[in-house]
Amino acid sequence: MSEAPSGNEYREQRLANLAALQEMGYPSYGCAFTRTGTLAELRETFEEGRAVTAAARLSTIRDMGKSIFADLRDGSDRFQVYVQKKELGEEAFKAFKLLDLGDQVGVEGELFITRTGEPTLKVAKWTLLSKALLPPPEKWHGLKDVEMRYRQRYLDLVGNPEVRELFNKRSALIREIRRYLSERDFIEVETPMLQAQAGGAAAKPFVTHYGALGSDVYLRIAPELYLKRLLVGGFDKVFELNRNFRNEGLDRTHNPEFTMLEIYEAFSDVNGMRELIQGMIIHVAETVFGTLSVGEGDTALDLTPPWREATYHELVRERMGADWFDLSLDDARTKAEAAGLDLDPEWDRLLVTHEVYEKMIEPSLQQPTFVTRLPARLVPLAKACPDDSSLVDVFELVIRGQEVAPAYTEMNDPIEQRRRFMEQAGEDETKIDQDFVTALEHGMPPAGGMGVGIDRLMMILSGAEAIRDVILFPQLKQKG
RNA sequence: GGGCCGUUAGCUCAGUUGGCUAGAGCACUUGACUUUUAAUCAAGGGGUCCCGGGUUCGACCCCCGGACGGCCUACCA
Repeated sequence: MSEAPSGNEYREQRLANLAALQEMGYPSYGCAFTRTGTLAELRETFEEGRAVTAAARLSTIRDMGKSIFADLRDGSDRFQVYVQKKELGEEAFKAFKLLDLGDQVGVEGELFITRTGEPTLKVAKWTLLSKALLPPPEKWHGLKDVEMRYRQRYLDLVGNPEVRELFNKRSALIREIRRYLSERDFIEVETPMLQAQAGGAAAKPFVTHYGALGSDVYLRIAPELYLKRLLVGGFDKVFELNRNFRNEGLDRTHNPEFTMLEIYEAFSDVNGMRELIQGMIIHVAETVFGTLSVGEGDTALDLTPPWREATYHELVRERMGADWFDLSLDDARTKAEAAGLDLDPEWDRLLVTHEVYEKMIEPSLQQPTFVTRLPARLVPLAKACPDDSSLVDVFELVIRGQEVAPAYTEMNDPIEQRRRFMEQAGEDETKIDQDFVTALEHGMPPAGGMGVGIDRLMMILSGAEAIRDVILFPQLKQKG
């Protein structure tokens, strides 16, 4: 959007109006202006005859010759102002007519109620705070063009109040999460985003170069390994709420940078995490969205506790038959393919089962479900179940078919952790974060840990269909 | 990465089996109007029909290539 907007008739006209205003002694870009309050506050505290000031953007103008009605709009509300020639005088009235839709103005005057019952500010004095050289989006339909909504989000916010409302809620959601955690004595910490090794998850990282050290560094894909170092250091209830970066596909539920909440609590475990996440989601649903139900009809979501809990094996058997885990690889493969799955010939028994889970089970879990006891090989940073070393003591919270929060009883045995890393790295020791293993060797307390995808949580609670609708500036291809 | 669809005025959208000067509403300009609220009434201006090439007497429309976007799919601890 860098092309010069010259030749635009609207811009030319507005520049002419600006020049005319300047000639009449009106500065075109004002400075600080003291408001009685936002437009919403003005409406809430309305009192006929009260003298007030207000500042906002002009959103509609109804010019009736010797008097003008106009609507101001800010992020909070809309409020009508009334401008009369005999009240303002010839000069100021004439100058007011040089204002355009989208201009930021400051006004001063008394409140009154019009014949039709509309609370209104009668303007005694006005000042231009900022001249808009380009016109706002269409006043009735708003801005629809999806690409422009994302690329020029400010226009989306100006033209579509419901979009602003959604992002107000996102801000409130993040605030309530922080409140919820700090009330429970968790402290918020910041750990490196530039890492020598991108650990804590399996995803392609973004690589960048650090000139001063002459070495490549990675943007983090997860903060996990640093937060666990803090457990070793004696911080026993920590969380980090910030961006992760993953160099992978872009679709309805993936953005390369996304907001992740990670929480670790020493001397707790996966059960502690379950209590915490259920309480936290209910808290934000109630305080921010005012309800525990989202949407209507077949896809309606009910967050009323307790939430369903089912083991990975139970869910797979439920879907594929009670004998699924007794089948040979070939029989399982045949059955899965018959169910419509496309399987990689390299996959072993466990991966075939996992494909069934990811493609056929997870997407079908609409209501909140804690899926527990996952195969150990899939989760190298979690501790084994006490009664079965092939399974790990974890859950994945799935809502509306999306994984919202994985939680573990964290692995704190350095010898076992090193063995699992080796298994995953295929003996390539350079891929292993040795300092992290060293930290474990200094003794990490038993702990529960959890990650929560904030964008996805926001999608679920707001009913948004696309992650781009809950991220202010989502990633798009560059034009050109 | 693959498939399908879309891109027309500043914005929201019509439209043409390939044919005269490409339309509407909002917005803009001019005029009227001192209680309107999507103000109203009258007149007017405004277009690289996404870009490039091709077919044709003639292309916004058909064909080929490209850009960007959307949906699906693939990838994805």
